[in-house]
Amino acid sequence: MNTIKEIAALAKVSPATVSNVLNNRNDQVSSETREKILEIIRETNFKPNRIAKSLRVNRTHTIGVIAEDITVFNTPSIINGINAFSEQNNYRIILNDLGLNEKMGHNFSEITRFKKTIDGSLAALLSFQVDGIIYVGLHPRDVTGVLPLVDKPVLYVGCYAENQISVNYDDKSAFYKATKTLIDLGHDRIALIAGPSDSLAAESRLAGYKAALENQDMLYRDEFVVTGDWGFESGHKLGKLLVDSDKLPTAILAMNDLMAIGAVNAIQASGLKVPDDISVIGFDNREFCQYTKPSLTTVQLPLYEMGYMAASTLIALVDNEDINRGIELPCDLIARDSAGLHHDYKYN
Amino acid sequence: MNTIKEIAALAKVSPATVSNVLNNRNDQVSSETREKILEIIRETNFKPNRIAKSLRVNRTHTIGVIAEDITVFNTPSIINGINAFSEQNNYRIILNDLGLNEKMGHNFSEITRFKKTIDGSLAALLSFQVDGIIYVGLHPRDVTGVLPLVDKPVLYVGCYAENQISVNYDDKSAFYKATKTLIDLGHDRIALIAGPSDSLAAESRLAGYKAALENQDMLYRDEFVVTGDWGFESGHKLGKLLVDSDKLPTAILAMNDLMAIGAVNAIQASGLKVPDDISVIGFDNREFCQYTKPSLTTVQLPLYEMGYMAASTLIALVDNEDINRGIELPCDLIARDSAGLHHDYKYN
DNA sequence: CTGAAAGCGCTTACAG
DNA sequence: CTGAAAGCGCTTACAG
Repeated sequence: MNTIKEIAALAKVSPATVSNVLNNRNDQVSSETREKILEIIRETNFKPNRIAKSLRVNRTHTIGVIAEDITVFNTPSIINGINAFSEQNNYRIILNDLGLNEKMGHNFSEITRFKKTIDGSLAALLSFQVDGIIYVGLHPRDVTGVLPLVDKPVLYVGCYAENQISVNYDDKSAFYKATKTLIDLGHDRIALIAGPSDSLAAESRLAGYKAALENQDMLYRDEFVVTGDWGFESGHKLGKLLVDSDKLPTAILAMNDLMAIGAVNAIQASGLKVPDDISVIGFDNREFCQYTKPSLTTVQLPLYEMGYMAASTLIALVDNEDINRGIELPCDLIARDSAGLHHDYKYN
Repeated sequence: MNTIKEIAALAKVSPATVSNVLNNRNDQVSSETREKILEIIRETNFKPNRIAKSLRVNRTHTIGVIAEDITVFNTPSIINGINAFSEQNNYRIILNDLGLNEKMGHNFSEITRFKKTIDGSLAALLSFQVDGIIYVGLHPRDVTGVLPLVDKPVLYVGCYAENQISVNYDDKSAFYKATKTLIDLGHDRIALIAGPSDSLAAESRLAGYKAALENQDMLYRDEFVVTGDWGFESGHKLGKLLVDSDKLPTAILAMNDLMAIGAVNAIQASGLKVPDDISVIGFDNREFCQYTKPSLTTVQLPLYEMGYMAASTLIALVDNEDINRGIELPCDLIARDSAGLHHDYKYN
């Protein structure tokens, strides 16, 4: 039994009536015929064809998700959040994975080389009549121009674009929190391993760091801020540099876990201990943070929440409801073993 | 310009002719009218409605993917592979994430509690008229019964079910390879930290271990095989146990990276060195393997390939082509720093 | 409360 | 080579 027509024949009613009970238009059909039809639907295990319905009502209840790279750590949790909202609201996700990380790494300018692929993915999604599109960035940054303008709602998560709606986490307050945590632990020489300054995320995090220092009347010192490239190796190199300098920091804050763990290794290689001699705090709460020695205190990203918020905002947009165009969600600090109280050491 | 009808009107031909050029039925239309129509399509940036086409031809070019948990490490790469095949063959993925890991952890019997949700996900996918379904397991094991029987092609990746088609990696040959690698490095006391024996995967890996020993005329010794629960802590505990025993192993093979890295930590805590005193090899090639000290030699899973193979097999099935019902793909060993030549040490 | 009819945007024999 | 017509499985005013 495959169609409404067949169910209607069995129940000796019209297809319209079957459609009415399927769509819970209870005022349109007597409870008698309603029960009869429901019974037949149960017996025959009939599942209405949503494709046909979609064509008719011009709405597919489908969200197109374009992920820059699903194998990058932040993306699965974001999609998990999108999925949760979708499930609760009877939407489906049509997923397209661009696989950009392997193709271009951190060389984001390369993205123009994939413009044609991306356009193709988008066009395919649109031809499937998705109700809206969520673009999931593999790293917080400006992606203006990667997507052509379309007449369906589009929203960016984990990245942003000029004049576009986006959902992200709040870099500044997260870094404020991390810095404040170190200050509260008694640290007075807090070095920062920053990300490249062309990253707006790095800039916001730096601002959070400065704000926390300032708020505690501590001096911001240029020599305590070094810049890496987000990689493990660069964290290692910069960690060594900080440890070898004449002004040894009491704590190091890194803008991601990879650089943090690189720094931890450098500190340990120099014979110092984490956190006894130097505390370290990372950022991202990558899975490996719990398996390092010591386990890494870090900042947890609200990825699931971002995905959930993205989906709910997109659907609100589809339904022409009012929305907030620039959403920033707060991060939590995860206290583990790499950051502790500052107790004075051999240096002054 | 949104429909074939409108394009037809502009080109002063019938919708049938537009449809013919859209579907490359070149013998059906003169190159003149063909060019004219193509030109108009370009100008108007017309994208045919695939929902309408799907309804008409009773084929959506859509693969339903049910992932037990997209946040578990193996799943994104598998989906990446499914996506790659789909992209090349003009299919789309409708993704449903069950989020089971958080809900049930390793307590797989709990899965029956989610039967209703899973049935719902499947029903929704079917009502969207997917051409076939791929079920992505979060851990290799028997999932017979989680999915009800349906009349669309279904395939299992990263898990298996009775009488069902599945794509997995070859546990036995992978473990044979890992064991053989240690033997070739001169190790003669190779301990094994196994997974629970109710896991078929653990059984196959054990068989590979035994086969490699046997092949080199080495004795299999029960006291060298200990059983963990896949977790970091259990690896730590068992690593300590092995290190504290009177018959110190020269190498430890673990059935996953988490237990391997737990063992490494235990070895180091006891004052021994990896790999100088004891070599360690893991399994899975989790991302953190490159960031541990020493970096972990391990077995790489062919996840992308499994996903690609799953998608291509599923579509072959949809097209009624012959397929292989039980596919096992080989794994590669990734040599890093945790396994080295065995040079005799203080023990005999 | 119920049904006949039109139509969503395509495709596909078929006739010419 | 081209077009008229029917139909995929639904929904929705509308008439009764």
